[in-house]
Amino acid sequence: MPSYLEVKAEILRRITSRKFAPGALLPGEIELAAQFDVARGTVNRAMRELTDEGFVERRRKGGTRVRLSPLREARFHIPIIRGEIESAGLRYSYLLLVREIICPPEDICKTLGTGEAVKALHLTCLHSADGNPYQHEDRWISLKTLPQARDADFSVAGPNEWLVRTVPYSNVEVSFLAAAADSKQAQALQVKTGDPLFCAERTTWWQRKAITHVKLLFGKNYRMTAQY
Amino acid sequence: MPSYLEVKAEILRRITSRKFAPGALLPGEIELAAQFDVARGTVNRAMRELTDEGFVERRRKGGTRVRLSPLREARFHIPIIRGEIESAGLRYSYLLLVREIICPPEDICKTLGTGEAVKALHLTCLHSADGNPYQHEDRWISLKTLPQARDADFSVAGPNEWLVRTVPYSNVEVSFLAAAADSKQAQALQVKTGDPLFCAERTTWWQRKAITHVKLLFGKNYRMTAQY
DNA sequence: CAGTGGTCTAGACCACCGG
DNA sequence: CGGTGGTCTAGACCACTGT
Repeated sequence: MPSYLEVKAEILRRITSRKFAPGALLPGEIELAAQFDVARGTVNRAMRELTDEGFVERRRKGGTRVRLSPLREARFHIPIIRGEIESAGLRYSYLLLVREIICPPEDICKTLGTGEAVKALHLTCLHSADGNPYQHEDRWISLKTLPQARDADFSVAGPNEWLVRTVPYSNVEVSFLAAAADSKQAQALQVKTGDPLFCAERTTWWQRKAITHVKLLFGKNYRMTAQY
Repeated sequence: MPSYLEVKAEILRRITSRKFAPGALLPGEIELAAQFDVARGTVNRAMRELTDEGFVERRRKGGTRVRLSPLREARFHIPIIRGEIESAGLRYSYLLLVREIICPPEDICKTLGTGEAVKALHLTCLHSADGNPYQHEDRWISLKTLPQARDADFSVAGPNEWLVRTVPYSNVEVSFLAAAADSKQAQALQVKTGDPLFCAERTTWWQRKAITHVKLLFGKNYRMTAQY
């Protein structure tokens, strides 16, 4: 095990065992380096990771303190739907329900940042696992910023795979919420109208311009889990 | 700006601008160090961060390659409910609805890892922002692993604040899902029974033993947002 | 002002693994 | 086997900030 990890693990052990109590001042890097018989740079790396992970707070001249309540964050990896299903050992299948080029409703225009009279590509798809409906996708793609989308074929593979291939690096904002299924969504996902469904909304930008907005509805009893 | 950040930004610029295309092999650390006129350690730190953030993949002898599809993850900071409300400039208030010591239902016993006949502390509370119901909390605390909880006072402040103070460092598993409000929850949150609500379930362990399980129901139209 | 952490350097050794 | 990245060191300079 690399020595910076040994230092990190030992400091963390002292924190969790309350030998370094919440709020307490830790020894300086030079002293720790002497204690562990490593270079200061090694201690620095260990402490930097502990800082990033929210266990300690550091200030020049002020020194390093154990955080009173650990600042924790959960990390969710954003799954590619196909990979998520196949890595569970299930067979992935895809169905294009709707493809049309129309003027989007007002709220979509607003997120896409286009004018009201500008047409966009609207897609509705269903992703299934072993034949069971898994995710309902309702997507808008701006033809203003991504005119190639007009000629792309979304009948075989989902728009996400095309988008990742076409625009691999982008900025994303994602929200999670609960939504009630409308009649069409309920039919596709084989649930009752009005059933609560876990929902993700994602807007993607490329070079400051919005390219797509998608609303993903997950099947019944879906839960997104993380540990920290 | 620190030079490792300059290196990182420039490499990232070359990746997003496709000068380093997906799958392409990047120059080695020694060559990059020469190009940027910095030490190899500085390049290494820049590249390590790009690796952590999912932009490139590195292998000894194999070199560094741009990932075909960027492996991205969203980070959600886990808010302390009081802080979340107060940082929005609203007045936080708390109400204890139920406090009882009973044998929990089977599924809770299972998550807490206690036997079926073992009693636990059951709390139901309501957190409000400016007087409007914001979050409904339904919590079980294992008295087997945390007997002090029996004598703690949860009438003024929520159990979360007591727990963080008492057991600051712990392992957590959190799930997000959609749930339908039952009649009591609906009444507390001032929504209709059956309305879809965003829900978080969290189980907390301390030294390998489960100490608490909580189900948090958020008010209508709540959404959890992150960028990446 | 002085002590802390943040960064940088030049050099080194080595584990890993592709050719 | 040889080249790559992973780590470590000793030393240095400096920005920030508490006292």
